[in-house]
Parts: sequence; C-alpha cells; structure tokens
Amino acid sequence: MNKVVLMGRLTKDPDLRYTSGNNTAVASFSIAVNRRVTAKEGQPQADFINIVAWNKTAEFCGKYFTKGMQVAIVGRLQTRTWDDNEGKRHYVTEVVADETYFADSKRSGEGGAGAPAPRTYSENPASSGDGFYPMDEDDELPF
Amino acid sequence: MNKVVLMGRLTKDPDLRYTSGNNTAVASFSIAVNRRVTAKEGQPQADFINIVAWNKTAEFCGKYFTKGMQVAIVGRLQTRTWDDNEGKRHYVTEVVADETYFADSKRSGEGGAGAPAPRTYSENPASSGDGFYPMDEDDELPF
Amino acid sequence: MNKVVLMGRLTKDPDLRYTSGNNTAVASFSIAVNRRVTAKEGQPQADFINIVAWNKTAEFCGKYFTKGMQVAIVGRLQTRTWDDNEGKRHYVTEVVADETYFADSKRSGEGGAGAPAPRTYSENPASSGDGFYPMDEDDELPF
Amino acid sequence: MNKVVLMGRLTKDPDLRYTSGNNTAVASFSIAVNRRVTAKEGQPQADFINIVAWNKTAEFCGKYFTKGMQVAIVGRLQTRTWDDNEGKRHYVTEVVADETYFADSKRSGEGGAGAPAPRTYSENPASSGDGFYPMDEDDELPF
DNA sequence: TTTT
DNA sequence: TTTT
Repeated sequence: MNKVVLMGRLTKDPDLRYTSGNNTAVASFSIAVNRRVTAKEGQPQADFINIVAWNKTAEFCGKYFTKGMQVAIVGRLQTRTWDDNEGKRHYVTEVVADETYFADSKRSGEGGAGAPAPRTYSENPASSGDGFYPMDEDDELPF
Repeated sequence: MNKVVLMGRLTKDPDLRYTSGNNTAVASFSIAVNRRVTAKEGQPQADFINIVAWNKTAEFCGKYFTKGMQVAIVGRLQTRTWDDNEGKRHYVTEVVADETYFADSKRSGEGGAGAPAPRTYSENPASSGDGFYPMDEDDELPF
Repeated sequence: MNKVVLMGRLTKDPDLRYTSGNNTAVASFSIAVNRRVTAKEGQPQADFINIVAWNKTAEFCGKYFTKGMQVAIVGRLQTRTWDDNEGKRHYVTEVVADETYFADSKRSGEGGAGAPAPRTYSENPASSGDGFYPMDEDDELPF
Repeated sequence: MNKVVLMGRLTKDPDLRYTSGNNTAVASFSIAVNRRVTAKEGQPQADFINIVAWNKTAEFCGKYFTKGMQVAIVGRLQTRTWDDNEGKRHYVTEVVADETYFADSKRSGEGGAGAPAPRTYSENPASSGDGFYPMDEDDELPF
C-alpha cells in the first residue's frame, strides 16, 4: 500500500518531455505544500515536493498546469537512484501522480467558471484517458 | 487505520449547532463529489457525502463554508446508529472532518487572492486552533 | 477526489455473487475498524464499514478473505439509494474497494510465511488482474 | 493538504535517539513497500521509504518495531535540506509518521495473538499518548 | 447484522 | 435532502 494525497501550488510551469524510446509523455514539476503549523519564527513554511506524471496525466499537466496554480494530486511515493558525474550515487524520493485536479479556479482566466485555458495551444488529447480529471467544469477542455 | 480524503462542493450552507451539554460546536453539511467516470448515459454523476465537524473545525466551517464552494476534507469514516419514531434502527455512515481546506478561491469574492470572507460576521475565533487550515492566503482570516 | 484507506477485521466471510446481467463478480462484506480513542466508559469501540468490491478484486476477496482476518483497503466512498417495500427511500454510504491487502499473516495457516490458503478450493483466477495485491509473499497464490 | 499512507516491511530495526536540546525522542527507519506492478524482468520491486517519528510515536517504534516486520503508517511528506562536508547541499524527502500500526501479527512471537513483545526491555511509556496505536490486541502493551 |  |  502506497498512497499520497497533496494539495499545493506549482513552483514553475511543468516540464513536459517525451522518452526517446517509445515516446512516452512525462511531466515533472514541484509543488509547494504549506505546513499546517508555522515555524517557530512565525513565517509560514512549505514543503517542496517533486512530482512526476506519465502518459495522459503528463500531457494534461503540461497543458493546463501553470506556475502558481493550486492543484491536488493523488499518487504514490517512489524512490529512484542515479549516479552523478563524479560517480556518486543519489537517492531521490518523488511522487508519481496518478490523479490530478484543479483546486484553484481563481486562476481560470477571466472567463468565469471552469477550468483554465490550455497553457499553449495544442492538438486535442487523443480522446478521453485515465489518470486525470478536472474537478471543475470543462467547457474548454477537449474531453 | 481509517482515513478519508475528499474534494467536492457544498450542497448547502453548513448547519452549525452547539451541544446542549457542554456547548461543543458541531457543524454538519454534505458535499457533492463528482465521480471520475461519468455514468453510461453521459450525464456527470456525484456522490453526496455527509460531513460532521467538531469544535474549532466546526466553527471554521460554519463561518467560511458556503453552498457551492469547493472544499477539501481530511477525516475518518464513522458509523452511527439511531432509532426512528417507529422504533426502527438506522445505520449511518458519515465522515468526521479533521482538517478542512478551501479548494476554490474563485468564490472568494471579487477582492482578489485569498480566502472567502466570513459568511456572517462574528467575533474572532478564540485564538488559533487545531483541525482547520486555509490553504490560500488569508489576509482576512483572523489567524 | 475521493479516497479512503482502512485497516480492520472482517466481521464475516465475504459474500460473493455474480450480477445476472453480465455475470460480473461482486463481493460485499464489512470490516470493524477500531477507533484510536476508546470510548469514555473504557471499552474499545469500532466502526463497522461496509465494503463492496467488483470483478477480480471481488473474486480475490471471496477467495482469500475470511471472518476475523485483518485486511487493508484502498477505495472510494460511494452513496447509493434504494427504496424499501414500504416505498421509503434509504441512503447508503459504502466503500468501493479498489485495492485490497492482507494485513494479518498470523492467519495464514500453520504453514509459515505467506498469504492464507484459499477459503474454498476453486480454479485459478484467470491470470493476473488489477485491483488486488497480496503484500505478503505468495507461494500459494496462483498468480 | 499533505497525507501519506504506507504499508511495508522494516529494512532494519529503528534507530531511536534523543535530541540534545530538549531530549525529544526521534526514531528513524525505512520500510520496503512492494510495488503493485512487478518490473518487466519479473522480479518483484520495492520502494524504500525513509520514515521519521517523534515523541511517543518514536518511542513506540523504537520499542515494538523490528526488522522485517510489516507495519502501516499514516503521515506526511517533508522535505529537508542539509549540507555535506564538502559544502554540497542535499535535498531529502521523507515521511513524518503521525500514526503507526502493526500489520503483521505473525511476527508477534510464539505466544499467540497480540502485539509483539518489546524489542528490548524498558520502562513503561509515560501513560497513554498520541500518535500511535496498535491495531492488534495488546496484552503486553502498557496502555 | 458486527471483528480481535 | 443534494453541488458546479
């Protein structure tokens, strides 16, 4: 069992790439999750969590998620290991996003209710898919 | 272990009461949680989940939550039993909210960023408390 | 967003049926989830949560879950409505299990480590599937 | 919102220490969480997640958790930063355990049902506390 | 209708 | 008894 649920704000626009092998979409970004208890000094504090998404979820994030947006994510923890150029091994813990949600319709543009407009124009995602789902209405969402 | 995480829209303004015994605040409301897969016929479908909150969390909900608002809730499942006037026993399953969040700043009024204004004016909550926490900035929140 | 995570003990053996329409497997059972805080009077208290599982997950539960077993479940809350013979409408809230786990290998039989033996003999499940997964080693599990 | 739920096996006995400042108990350990989908090559794969617990939860883990045990954990993700002796900054993501559970009574010793015996003898924890809770019976647990 |  |  391995379940993670987060709500926080994008620290940057997501980075969307495609694997060289089979051209799988993969998006990476991180979100700032405010802590419930503020630090002693008084200033609010946040945890910065790295997120990875694959396939349709990745394309959804790449298209609709933008810096500063508040989003909710359901996923799982994953550890990865990589070696730097000095041959040192690094251990990374990140969240693989299985479901992504808008949790901030304020940033949906002036148009009113609903999901944000796409970040950059792009073809319609190939039909409906798994792993993502807008909680808000989706007049402008092509699925 | 008993954990529930929900995001959905209030179907009504919360109902805030105080127990006759020790005057404990208790708020009840329900949220509509849209399903990720739409029904066959095509129209979106939702689950309507009953929520109960106690103490400061109850007062927070009573003050800031309004009908139609999108909120996120972390809590636990609880079963309760009660007998109706015909002496029949009823079994109720509801969610006890331990943490509540705004997930919809659109409804925060025209003023801009931040949490919604209180539903009705009231004194400041007695200092900071447990069990609630606004995810959005909170210029107008008295804590 | 709609996520539930539970750990508790089966109050009975699961009830496994097949829908008349398309012969879909559906298992239902309930688990007793002990509360973290005991009631005032001192005796431990539990919530009794109704669980429903479908397809392979249903067959897995029907085969390996038995009364008294401790299990863990990941799923979602669902509300259902039904009318009794007096024409009264009833509202039911239950958990749809998406993932099920053993959390009690003590009951695995005398044989030693691993998952329990099937409750009743049956053919091997048709290959691997989704929605279930034994956390323990599974020498005797046919997948 | 920041919630993590895990079930897995201890890779080692926990490491229990006390802060020099105010003598706060802190336990650290990691658990192997088996993935639901096995890797292509066929061999099962796991994620190794670092866990930190504080106060009574830490003492509970230090006392009852042992290598190989299956446990369940509810907590939150936290990022930490530290600089190594070469002045390089490292970013660590770990889980802070708020609730811990036994999910493996098999390892409870031959005695029969119930929670494991303490790893090493120690005084009774000072009364009941928050943040931990044995799911299994607790004849030998001093609370 | 409830488990250990 | 249900929200957008």
